[in-house]
Amino acid sequence: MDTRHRILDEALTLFSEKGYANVFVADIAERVGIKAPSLYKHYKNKQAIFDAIIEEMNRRFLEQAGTLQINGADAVVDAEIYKNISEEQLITLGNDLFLYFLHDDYTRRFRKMLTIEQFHDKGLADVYMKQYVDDPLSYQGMLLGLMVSAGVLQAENVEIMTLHFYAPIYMLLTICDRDPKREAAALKTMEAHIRQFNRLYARDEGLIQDNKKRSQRKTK
Amino acid sequence: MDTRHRILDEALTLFSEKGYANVFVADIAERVGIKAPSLYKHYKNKQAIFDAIIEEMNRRFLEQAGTLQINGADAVVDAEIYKNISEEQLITLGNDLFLYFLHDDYTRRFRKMLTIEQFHDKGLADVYMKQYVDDPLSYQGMLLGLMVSAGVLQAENVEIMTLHFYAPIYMLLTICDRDPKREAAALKTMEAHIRQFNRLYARDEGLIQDNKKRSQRKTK
DNA sequence: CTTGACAGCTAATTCAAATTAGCCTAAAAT
DNA sequence: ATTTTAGGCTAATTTGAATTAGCTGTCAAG
Repeated sequence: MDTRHRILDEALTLFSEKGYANVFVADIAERVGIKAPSLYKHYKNKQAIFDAIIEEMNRRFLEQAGTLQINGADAVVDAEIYKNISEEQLITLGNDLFLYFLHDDYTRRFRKMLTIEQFHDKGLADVYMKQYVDDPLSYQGMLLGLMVSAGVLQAENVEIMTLHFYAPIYMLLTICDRDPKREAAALKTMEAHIRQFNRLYARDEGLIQDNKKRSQRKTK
Repeated sequence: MDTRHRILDEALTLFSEKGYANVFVADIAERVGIKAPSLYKHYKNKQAIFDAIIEEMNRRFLEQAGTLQINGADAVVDAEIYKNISEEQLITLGNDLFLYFLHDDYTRRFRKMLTIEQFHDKGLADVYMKQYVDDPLSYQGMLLGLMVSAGVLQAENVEIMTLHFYAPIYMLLTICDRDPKREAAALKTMEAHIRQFNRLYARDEGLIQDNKKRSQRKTK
């Protein structure tokens, strides 16, 4: 990794731990192994380093959206996969999502930085919301919708069902970001959450029919 | 309100919007209607203002704990109230909790400030976790536990049931903190969430018995 | 009525951190 | 072989916000 990128990397680490204003350019430089003035050979000023991080973040998010998120082609593929999903697979889905968000190094530092800096700049709050609230809800809403269509899950209100699936994951994530010691407990809770979600929404074969009729009457 | 308190009040507002480091003592002074140096007649320095806010926050939290939170006496009272709770009352419980957190002016600004400043100081992260994660989960866990005992709710794992109840509320709260325009939508979602929670966990009379037996077999 | 504490002000002062100036070396390009 | 450029350094300089000095008016207590 060249110096230019190492600066971004170390700056991101520091910003995510202490926030932009509490990080000195000398701190960043020291971590990179150079002196502060040398940073200015690579970036116009401190703000430019921050901006470059945001740009890089947007680039990665877009790239990720291309592979992970909704698009015509994937929807068809995903539909096949999730139509006949088992409880274990649902747990895997949740776990993978959780662990990706939690452990991917960039993702994690970006998220922590956004959490700290989001109130300075309305734009950052928007990025945060899109990335950690709206996009996951929309993507998982689509998957759960497919499972409902396939008769795997009950025909309850899908928006709320998705909230019931994702909100606990989101909450566990914010817990772990603040206190990594709680990670092991969070993982156990995650699994119990998904099992219970599955029990609630996908009950026994015998009940599915029954519940479907009842909830069709009730919802809307 | 005397100047000393108005300083705290305006400082809290500013810190909650922009974070400690991005607020100048001159900003605080201006809002109070005095000049920066005059602040020093009331507080030793900027940090002392921040500390006084935290102290005030802790005082209020303790006070609130005394009235709202678990204690032997209340548990008995609450048990009576929640034993025969209806869906509408459950919605009211959720709504009240949500609206209190959302609209109480101190609570809201404290929460936003903690969100921004929590990574500077491990102590603040702890306060945040206690106030917005652990205490609500513990209190609501108790209430839901009572409802399970009373046969109002199914005998599912109460810890997870509580997560299913509170995590969506927590998530909607963080949405509204970041973008108040989404408040109306969040309130609707809140209500739909609780109705669906109720449908899931407290099904029809006829089913309660049935599900109870089944889940006793399943859970641990 | 005068004294002193209180709470405000303007005008310094301080200080830390960002940034610029200007020099040096190595290696890439011509 | 020389010139240029990239990227590093040390030693200023600038900047901007926090804080201190020291003056002033008001009002309550003695």
